[in-house]
Formats: sequence, structure tokens, C-alpha cells
Amino acid sequence: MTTLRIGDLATKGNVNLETIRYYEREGLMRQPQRTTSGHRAYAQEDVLRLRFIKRSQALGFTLNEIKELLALKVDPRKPCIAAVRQIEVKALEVKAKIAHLRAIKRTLDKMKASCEGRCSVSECPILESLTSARRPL
Amino acid sequence: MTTLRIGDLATKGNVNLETIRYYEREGLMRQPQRTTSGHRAYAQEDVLRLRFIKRSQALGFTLNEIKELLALKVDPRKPCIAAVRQIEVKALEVKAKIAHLRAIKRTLDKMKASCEGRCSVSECPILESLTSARRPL
DNA sequence: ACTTGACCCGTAGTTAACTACGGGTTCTAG
DNA sequence: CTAGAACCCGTAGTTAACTACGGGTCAAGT
Repeated sequence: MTTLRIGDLATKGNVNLETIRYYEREGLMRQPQRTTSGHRAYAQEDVLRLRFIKRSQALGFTLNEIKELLALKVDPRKPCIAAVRQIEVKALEVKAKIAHLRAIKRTLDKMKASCEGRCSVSECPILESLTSARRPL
Repeated sequence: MTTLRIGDLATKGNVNLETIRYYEREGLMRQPQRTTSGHRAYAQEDVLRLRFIKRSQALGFTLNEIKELLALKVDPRKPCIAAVRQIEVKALEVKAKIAHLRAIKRTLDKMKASCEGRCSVSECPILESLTSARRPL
């Protein structure tokens, strides 16, 4: 029943106060009630919404994508298929990123193995391999 | 022996011409010779340098890190141990990123498995799990 | 000679996601 | 009652890595 000031919400959500104002401008957080003097008065529900945003972000969603996820929740009777799709798409994206990073890792490991650090800069196979782009990653 | 104009270098390096000017400002590309009229005249060597930058970038190095790598090459007699270190550090960074993304992937996969897309938005375990941050990633 | 494309420079805009600033009100504790 | 924290707003700055713009000069082909 008690409302939260923006500073309280920021503390509860472990974010900067300015971040909340920013999310409001971007349409991620809704416009809260205001006190007569104009201060923002948040409901408990808004803590959950902020948490939703932060958790989604931790899973790799951009703020725009999170906005889409939040839009889904507008009508609670709607089926959630769109949310499932978003998760699937994101999972594929993450999979692709992992594959890319693994390729990079393999190359770096090979480079590392190619030199013990005792040759001179002009002969170092590592520095040489950075110049010759045999296989583009 | 023939020199390249900035446009030629851009084509050879497969980058935007403005990118080369940017790299010059940032100290990644050296100041090239100039024609009497002030146009940049690049040597073949500069193609290699540009390639070095691009390949390093593809391996996940930031421009600042690349600047360090390039600085190593100033004295060709120096040992290359610093380059090896940089590679090691980057390999660890990439490893950590992969681990992080894998954790995210597992969570996304679990979420996906938790719902078939036929429930309503208000009941969907996916959307619920985004609100309750049980385990921070 | 003329046109058109390439180049020059400094500066400003782009993206994402904040974060900070400044100057003015309001709330709260002592 | 007053100090100072917390809030208000709009705007500007941050980071990385470009990319674009505008207004002017230069080079190359017909």
C-alpha cells in the first residue's frame, strides 16, 4: 500500500536513480503516480517491473527487446507464444555468439602455442599471424 | 614503390575511407607521406598495418589494445614476450565470456523447456521467471 | 576546358545504455 | 526554523568505434 520514492526504488532495484528516469523516458517503466508536489510515487508492482527489466538484461536482451517482452504483458489473457519465440531467438543468438567466441579462442590458443615469448618482435609468429589474415574469422 | 591514395588503401583493407582517417587520429595508423598538394600517399607497408589492425580486431582486441600491440613492433629487436602475454590475457577474457554466455544459454534453454507457448501471459512461467531473480547470473 | 570523382579538413552525428550537471523545489530531522 | 538530503526537470556528457557532412581543393578523363 505504501508507495516508494524514486530513490527507494533505485535502492531496491540496485540501479542508479537516473536509470529509472531514463527507463521512464524510454517507455520501459511506466509513468508513476505523483505526489501533490510532483514527486514520483511508485507501487510495489514497479519493483517487479524493474526486476524484470534487469533480469532480462542479464540474459542478453536489449532494452528494445525488453520493451517488446513488457508489451506482451499488457493483456494477461493473451497466449504467451510470442514470449517463447523471443526466448528461442535469443537462445540462437547466444549460441551463435558462443560459436564465434570459440573460434576466436581456438585461434588465440594456437597463436599462444606458436611462440614461447623468446623470439624478437620482428620474427614473432604471433605478430606475424596478426598481419596475414589467412582465414577471416 | 608506387604509393596508394587513401581510397585505394580503404579498398584494399575493406574499410571505409573515414575509418583510416579515424585510425590516423587515434594513432593506430601512422601519418603517411603527403603529395605536394597534400593528399595522403601510403606505402605498401601500410596495407599490412591496416590488416594487422583488422585481424586483431576480429580476435576481440579493442583499438587501445591494438595500439599496444603495434607499439611492441617499434623496436624489432625487443623480445616478443609482451605480445604473448596480451594473447594470454585475451584468451582468458574470451574464455570468461564464453562461460558467461553458456550460463545464459542454459537459463534460456530451461525457460524454453518450461513452457509450450500455450498458456496465457499472466501464467506463463517464462515471463514469471523473468520477474523473480532467483539466481543472479 | 570542363566535368566529375577523389581528396582535404574540422566538426558533428550515430548507437546503446546509461550517468552527470545545474539550478531550482520539497521534504525531513534536529 | 533551518540545514541538508532528496527530489524535480531538461540537457549534455560518456564509451567505443566509427560514419557523415559541408565546404573547399585537386586530379583525371573526354
